[in-house]
Amino acid sequence: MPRLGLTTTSVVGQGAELADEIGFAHVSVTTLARRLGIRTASLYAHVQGNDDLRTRIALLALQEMADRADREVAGRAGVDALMALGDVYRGYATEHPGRYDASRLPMDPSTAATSAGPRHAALARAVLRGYDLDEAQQVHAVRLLGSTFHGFVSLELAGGFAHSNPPSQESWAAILSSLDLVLTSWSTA
Amino acid sequence: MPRLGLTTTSVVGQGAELADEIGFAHVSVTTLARRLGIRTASLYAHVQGNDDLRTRIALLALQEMADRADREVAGRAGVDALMALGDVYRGYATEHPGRYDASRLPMDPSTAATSAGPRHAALARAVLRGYDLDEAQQVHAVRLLGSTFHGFVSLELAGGFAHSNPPSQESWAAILSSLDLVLTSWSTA
DNA sequence: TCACATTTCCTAAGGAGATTAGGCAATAAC
DNA sequence: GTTATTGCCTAATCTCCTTAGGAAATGTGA
Repeated sequence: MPRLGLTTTSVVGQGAELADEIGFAHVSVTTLARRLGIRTASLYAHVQGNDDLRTRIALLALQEMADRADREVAGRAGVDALMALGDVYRGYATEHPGRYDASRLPMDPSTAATSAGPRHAALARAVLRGYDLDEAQQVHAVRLLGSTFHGFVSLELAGGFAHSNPPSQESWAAILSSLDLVLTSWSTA
Repeated sequence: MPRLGLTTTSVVGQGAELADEIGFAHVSVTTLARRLGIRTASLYAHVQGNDDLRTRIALLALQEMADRADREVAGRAGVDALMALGDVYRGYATEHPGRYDASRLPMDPSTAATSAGPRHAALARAVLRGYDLDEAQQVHAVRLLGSTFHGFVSLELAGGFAHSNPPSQESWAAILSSLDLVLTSWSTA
């Protein structure tokens, strides 16, 4: 019996690919083992179980998104940075729908604290540096960005805008412009 | 053995209550049967199975939200109607977190078409009547409302804003005002 | 009131997924 | 080349989902 040389990293990576192919909801130790051509029990050498596997995929997705956002937001400011950040989330969700779903998995606080979650919050605050907001408004603005980005992307991913005109890209552009308008008006208020 | 006189309606209603108590993710024929004090197999006389049960809970939640929104939006216009609609979704999610989660369950198109989903779209368009938008902008605006409401509510429900100051209520008020500002600016553009 | 049809909930059984325990063979170390 | 490690295996248990068929409670007609 030939060995595949699996590691926790490679197993989680294959799990992420599987999520993009069949949907995160259908990812489990059984479906992943089937895809890898090994027995379900063999996976327990690399992950602690079903929950551990799914949590690790979620952590991977959060990290990949944060990495991408770091690259895209760097060197941009104001509305350019805002659009870049939004496009990262939307683009990642389009390219990796299963991974994006995974990233929304609720985690216990200790796990969430060690995830890339705080990096995302920092990214949002970095974008807001281009707008002149005081401390109190900044928290609201971070929440506004999170709500709007996540709301649009998850509705689009769930097919809420499918098969209806105009294409969702136009709505996305309109929404990004609206966010810019709101943030600009807050700074002058 | 005493009979409980269960019906499909009562079973689904109890399922919705159970969802609010233990989370929609944990609702199944087994957990519901345990709560009702009957055997799992007995539920199959009232629902077709696990998926059918969960779908029916989702349909119930969509309908309850639409009913509530109808009542609250009636007789209001402009920013009052906008806030009323938003508060319906947020309030329903707070009171019935399990049901709200259920309402986000992806359904096949034929089921979705017979759900209260279209009523929600009509409600959003009704609110937008208070703003002077042309046809093309109206679609974008419907999507903006859906994205923002759902995005904020689901982040709040997932605990994204928990334990951080200022309280999420303040952010919610700020976001509703921002929506009003955006819609007003679109109508004058 | 009584026979009978219907309905409600039951027991029994099979199948699939999650998990643990322990074995054997392929790799790595010396 | 012998030995230790480790990767993947089989086997077994538990829980959940689902179907099939039975028994008792309810409703219906005389």
